[in-house]
Amino acid sequence: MTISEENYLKVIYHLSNLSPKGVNTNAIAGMLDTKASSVTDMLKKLSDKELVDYQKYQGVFLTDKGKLHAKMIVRNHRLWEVFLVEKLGFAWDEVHEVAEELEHVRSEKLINQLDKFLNFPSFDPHGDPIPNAQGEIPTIAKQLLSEIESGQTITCVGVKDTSVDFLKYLNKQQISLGTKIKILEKESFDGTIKIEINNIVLVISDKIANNLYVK
Amino acid sequence: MTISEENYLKVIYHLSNLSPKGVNTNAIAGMLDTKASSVTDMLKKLSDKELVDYQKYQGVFLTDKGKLHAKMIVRNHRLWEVFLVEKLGFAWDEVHEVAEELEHVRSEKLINQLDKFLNFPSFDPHGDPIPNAQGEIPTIAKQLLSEIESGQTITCVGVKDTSVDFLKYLNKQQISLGTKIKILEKESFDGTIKIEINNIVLVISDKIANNLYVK
DNA sequence: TTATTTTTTTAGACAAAACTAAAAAATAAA
DNA sequence: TTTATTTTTTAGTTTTGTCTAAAAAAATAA
Repeated sequence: MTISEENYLKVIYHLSNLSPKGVNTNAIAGMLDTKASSVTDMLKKLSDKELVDYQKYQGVFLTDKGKLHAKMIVRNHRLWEVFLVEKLGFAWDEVHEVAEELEHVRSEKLINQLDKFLNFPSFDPHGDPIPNAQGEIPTIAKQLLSEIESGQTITCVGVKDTSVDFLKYLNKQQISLGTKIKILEKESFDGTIKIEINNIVLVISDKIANNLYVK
Repeated sequence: MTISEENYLKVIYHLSNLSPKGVNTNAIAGMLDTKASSVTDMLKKLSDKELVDYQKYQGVFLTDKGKLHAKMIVRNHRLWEVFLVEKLGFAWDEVHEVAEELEHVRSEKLINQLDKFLNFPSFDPHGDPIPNAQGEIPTIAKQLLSEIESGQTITCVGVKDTSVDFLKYLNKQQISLGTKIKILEKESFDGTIKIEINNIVLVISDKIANNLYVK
């Protein structure tokens, strides 16, 4: 299994979680910053290895084997992210790129010992669940901040958008995992929400509210 | 810089420490388990990038730039080995293969934070020196066990041969870094040496004595 | 339903890093 | 010093993953 093949599996895995239909060639190309023709080539290869079910023009599905492999890469990625933040003092907006490389280091013992060293964490620094060694994924009841009624006080448990720009915005507003947020007022006209954090009142846009998971 | 290029630099670095002359094509091919013709191709590429001085049939030398890069890869490799042993509970005969992959993860911050996390170690689990962020290499006065006179008591500080077989042999004899060894008797005929470790007397061959560093 | 646009696939090409086989240079032996 | 051997290089392929350009299929619009 090459790094390139692993990256395709991972992207197909993430995209197939968004919709139950087959994953489009173009969508994969967009995520991997490559051309549709390259994707077609790779889908044939992954299909030969029985990692995906692929029929031309019909989109692609992961097989059980492909899905398990994809989950193991996600597991590696998220465990390394925890390591970088908890042990090496990285900020949550600095870990993704490095974890993209670390996730491809092939050693069962390495990843399982790392898991143990980190005390078997269930969630990564962005609140995303970490598959265990069997590929089982912990669940958590969470909602988007935009779905919460005003008057309630909730806790930030994750981010939907994990881009550096969004994470840096949250840093600036002192919002991180565990931050308590009180919903003061929702403006129905444009979806902005007035909230209170650590006795500071601020107004956030609908875009922000649609990318913050709370509980 | 590709992983393949880095592996060539590393091998040239190690081989050029063995002799001051240019490194042979065949020697590189042997270390990388590849063919001489492949090595010639790569030397041209590394030469174009000014990482090595190469004139055909004359062997190859690292440039200052190439040498610094090689040292950084060795630094990565040895720091990861320390991490695997100290933090993840790997044995010293289990770390090499995994470190071969980890050494190529590209992030200055990662490696410098790892260095700090490990308390800036000077030597790896086999007693080899770890270059610092500037490429400076700590030195230690050490001799091969075969060079020590009988009657002396010394301490094991490193291994010359880091193969799994040799390390497992040492495990069996309860020899590790820090082990105190008393030289009881040297047999000049075949080079075997009678030693005492933790009140246990054993005889080791000249091959063993020529691969153990002591102080 | 036919025409147009978008998506996907095919065909052919390229760069990286390896290979094999043969030629050339360097080294060792007679 | 000539011959033989070893080492190194060259020339030409192969594989992997990518690309462009063109063809085919599917989706959308008229």
